[in-house]
Parts: sequence; C-alpha cells; structure tokens
Amino acid sequence: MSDVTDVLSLDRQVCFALAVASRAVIGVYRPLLQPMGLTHPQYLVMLALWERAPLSVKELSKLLQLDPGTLSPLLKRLEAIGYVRRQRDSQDERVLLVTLTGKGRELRSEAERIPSSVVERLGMPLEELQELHRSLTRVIAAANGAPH
Amino acid sequence: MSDVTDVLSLDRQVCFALAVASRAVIGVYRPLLQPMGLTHPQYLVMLALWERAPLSVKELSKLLQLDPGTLSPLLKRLEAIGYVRRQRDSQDERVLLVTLTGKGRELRSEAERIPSSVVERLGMPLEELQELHRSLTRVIAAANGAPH
DNA sequence: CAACAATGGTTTGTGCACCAATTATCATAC
DNA sequence: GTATGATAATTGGTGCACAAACCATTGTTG
Repeated sequence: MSDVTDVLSLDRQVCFALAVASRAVIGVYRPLLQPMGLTHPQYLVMLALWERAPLSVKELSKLLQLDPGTLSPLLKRLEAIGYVRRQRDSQDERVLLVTLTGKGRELRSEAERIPSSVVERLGMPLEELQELHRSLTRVIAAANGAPH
Repeated sequence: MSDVTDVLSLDRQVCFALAVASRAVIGVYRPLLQPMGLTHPQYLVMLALWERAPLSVKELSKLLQLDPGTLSPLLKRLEAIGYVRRQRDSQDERVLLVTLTGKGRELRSEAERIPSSVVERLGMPLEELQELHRSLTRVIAAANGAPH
C-alpha cells in the first residue's frame, strides 16, 4: 500500500508504455514498409521530403528531432537505394541538400496507402488516435522544455 | 485540401509523435539514470526485477515486450556492473535465472526518487499523464492484436 | 532408448540513436 | 588577409532493437 511501490510499479510508468507503444506501432508499419525497402525512420525522412524537398541535414534534424549523426548514414542508405540524392549547396558548401529522385517521388503514391492501412489494422476509432496525438504533442513539448 | 495530403502530413502521424515522445521522455530520464550507470532499458529491467526477482530471460522478454536477443547482452552488461547475477536454473538448464545482487537491491532506494522527479521536470498535471497512459495501453493492445 | 520436435538463450548482422570528437566551410575581427 | 570563432556534416564508439541462424537442453513418440 506504500506510494513508493505504486510509483515504481512497472506498468504505471508512462515512459515504459511510451517505449512499448512506439515499438509496437512501428511493428505495424514494418510489413507495410518492407515492400518499398524502407525502415520506419527512413519513411519519416521520406515524408518530410515529400512535403518539402530539398531539405538540408540540419533542417531534417530539426523536423524529425533526430541527431545529425543518426541522419547522416541513414541518408546515405536512402541514396544507395535510389530514392534520394545528396549534394552540397553551391551557395554554402557546408550544407548538404537532400533532394528526391524520380524514383523517390514516385514512391509517394504507394506510400499514400499506408496511413489508412495502419489505422485499419489498429482497429481503433480515429477520434481516439487524434486525442492520443494531441496528448503526445503536449508531452513532447513538456519533455523538450524540461530542465537539464 | 486533398485528404491524401492530410493523411501523409508528417505532424499528423501518430507514429511519428509516438517515436518522438518516446525519445524525448527517455531523454528526461537520462540525466537521472546516468549517476546510477543505467540506460533506460536497463532501468526497466531493474524495475521488473525489483518487483519480482528472480526472472528468466523468457519472463523478462514477455514483461518488457523485448526480444531475448536484445535482453541477452543487456543482462550481461547489468551483470558486469554488478547489479545482477545470471545463473542457469538447476531444475531446467535451459532457463537462465536473473537475480539481484546486494548492490542491485540497494539501488532501489535511489531509484525511487526518479518517477516523481520526472513528473516534476515534465511539469504536466498527473491526471493528464494517467490519461495518456490509459490511451497508450489501448494502442499497445491494438498494435499487438493487429493482423500480420 | 533412439529419433524428433519443442523450448530457452545466444550469436550474428543490419540499422537506429545518442554523444563526443573531428573536419570543412563560412563569417568576423582584428 | 590572416587568426578566430561559429556552423554543418561526418566519424567513431556504445548500446538498443529486431530477425534469422544456431546451440543446448528437455520432452515426446515410435
């Protein structure tokens, strides 16, 4: 009955639930992404590029909240499979501009089926997913604003 | 105004929010866990063990929803820093029982300060976190029950 | 009891994810 | 115009995470 036990109890840890939920939902995407040869993080990069390419590594890093050190090899893999081109900005040779190839642009129509397919497989009411999304957005803001 | 654009739009992807939120919240734990020499997944294993050690790899895998192949090296690291002991079950030499060392048990009192510290740093009302937790639990169930 | 399947862990390979250190380019200040 | 500092990306190191292959032990069945 101690609060301490309560607090440490595994299944009450929001953090644990977050980690498990994240992995579980990514697991639902996996078989859908596999035919296109994409992992989930790669898919997120493609989403960002479909919305507004070209993007620099810096911009992608900010958008996806991912370390440049994580993106660097990931982008090379996307280039290796032919979805993306990496080239230095001629205005500023420090920045690397990531653009879509024709193959990368074409992939979009195939990808458009994914979100609805995921929602269908989850079998949850859309309203609930939207509420979850709002809730997650608040947590992200809280975590990013946390001290230290 | 097409629904398709809407659906692919990055910031509406629950999955993206989940991944970012998970990483962001783990980032709040990081500085709190660092003094004890624990990573977040290692912390989750310790939580499980504090609740009910000994546990086999199989049981840990089920509790934490983690692959045995992920746990195997993680547990060796926990053993290397002296929080845990790994020994085969004499009844069934296939199963590996993970138990706490004295040092591992002592760590618990230090860890008990973490959850409240995280909540404080997040600065979110407890009620909202609990609602998020319920919502995440439903998503986890949905994802685990998803076809394929 | 000897083949056989099932079970529990480990290993290997690929790909994130983060951190710290490094490199190259650009911008400023002498 | 050369030192200085800032910025953008890459590299290297550690540690998840998952899949597939592998191995030892146990359980079962002919």
